[in-house]
Amino acid sequence: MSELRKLPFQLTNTLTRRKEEFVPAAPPHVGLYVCGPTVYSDVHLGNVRTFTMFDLLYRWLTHIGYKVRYVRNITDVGHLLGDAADGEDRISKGARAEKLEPMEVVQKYTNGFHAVMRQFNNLDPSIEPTATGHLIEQIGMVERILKSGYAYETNGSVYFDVPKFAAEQSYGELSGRKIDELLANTRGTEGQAEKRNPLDFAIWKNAEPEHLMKWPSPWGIGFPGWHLECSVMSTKYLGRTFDIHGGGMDLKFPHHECEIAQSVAADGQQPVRYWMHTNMLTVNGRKMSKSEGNGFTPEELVSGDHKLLERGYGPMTVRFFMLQCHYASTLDFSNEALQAAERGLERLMDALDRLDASKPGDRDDADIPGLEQRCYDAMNDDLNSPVMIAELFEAVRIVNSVHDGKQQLTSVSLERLRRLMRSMVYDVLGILPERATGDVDTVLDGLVQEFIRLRMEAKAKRDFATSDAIRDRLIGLGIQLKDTKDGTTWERV
RNA sequence: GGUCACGUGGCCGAGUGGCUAGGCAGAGGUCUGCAAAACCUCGUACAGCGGUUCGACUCCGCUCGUGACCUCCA
Repeated sequence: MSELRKLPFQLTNTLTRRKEEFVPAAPPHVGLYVCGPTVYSDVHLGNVRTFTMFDLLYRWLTHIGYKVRYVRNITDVGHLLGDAADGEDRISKGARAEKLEPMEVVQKYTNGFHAVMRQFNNLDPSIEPTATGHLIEQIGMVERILKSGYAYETNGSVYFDVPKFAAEQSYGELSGRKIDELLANTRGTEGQAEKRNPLDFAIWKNAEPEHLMKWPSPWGIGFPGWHLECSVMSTKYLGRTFDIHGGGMDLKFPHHECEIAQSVAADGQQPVRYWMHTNMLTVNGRKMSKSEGNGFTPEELVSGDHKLLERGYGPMTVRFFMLQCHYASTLDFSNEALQAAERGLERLMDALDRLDASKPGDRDDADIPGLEQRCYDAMNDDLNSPVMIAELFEAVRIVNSVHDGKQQLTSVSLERLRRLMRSMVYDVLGILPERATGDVDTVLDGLVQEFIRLRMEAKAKRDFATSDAIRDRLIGLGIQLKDTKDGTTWERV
């Protein structure tokens, strides 16, 4: 679009550990793959953070003119549990516990996941493939890996031969692991007798009779291994080498490392051009995780019904809070921080409303093009939303000064500022106005206006007892009056 | 134990070899009949100890602290 948007977008590639200029393989098209959730339980806030950060990436790439195909999978075959010998995966375990069909478990939590994504205003991906929908392709990939010689079959299971692969190709580059250290450092091999080496991982697993989710394959009845689905689905929809692959930091090893190995073994090429990893959400300095039990669900966050929460917070407050932190930093969750975000967001949204009511002047007291440039620079610099938001608060100050009549902007600048703020807040950050100002009841507005008139009359008679009583009673009903030079406005609080 | 990060003012969080991040909270002021809102001003913060440098919060080393990964997790 404008010349601003042609600025190079810099992205930290976690494969090279450097900030690099992002150049898609086939502009203007961009292929983006993000590891989605395993749908065997409710999503927690850490997941929401990761997906919100990739939503920001998706929105930004789209905003600067790329045509993005955004693929985010649903893992509906559970990854194997730690003890591979029991042959039971997470989905099956969830099904057993709740006495449900496995696909019923999958459907339930997929629905929940979608509801949460909508609640936090994350855009839908272009394709949301499921592992169970790609069994044939997964079997095909296992066959290709076997053919290349980097896998072996034992008792109906197929394992990836990590030491052999590491000896002939490179392994561990993404996560910075060295094969010798890994070999020296592996834990007990109890229950892993089928593997030649503890580092080997299953790409196809033989299913025990009691295992619920299983499919026929050339190696017998079984189910696909942990890491295969992402390799298969990214290849299918984005090609053997695609632009950006993302996920949480905790997936770097072994998941993403294994994906690279699988793709190289099966198809002979590096699958991903830019790797991007988001950092963890912490609570009181500790990683929010399922096993720690310190995670709350989005539902609990909104309702405030959790021992760590003083009260509930709106989804947009939470989204804004997350966006005020760079994706590669850990973000610590606390009531105090959330409340600060809430107030800040309120001020930002107030300014956005106020901008619509601002009257143009005949000179420019503020440099709007400069502000716009800094917003684009910030976002182009590795998606630096915290700095972009800081610029937005500079815009808030300008808007309020103009509103107070202390500064002026011409109609051209006012319009440019309005476009900038709207596109940054609504389109790029994906913030929705939490209170629906658009559909305020006209009857309610009429009533409040009537009270405002009564209060003005009282004030004109210097009957402040009456005027204050009107104001205070309205506050009691959740309606805040604000006196300005141009009259009184109101809003819900 | 191995590998890798991080440690910024009351809180959350950017950033940088020398130039104000920003938000929230707090203090003072302007406006107002009062209040709310808004605007202006204010905190000389970068874990500790050394080193490099004209100059380091920013580079290097060590120490302390915290965390992540090494096993399922975004």
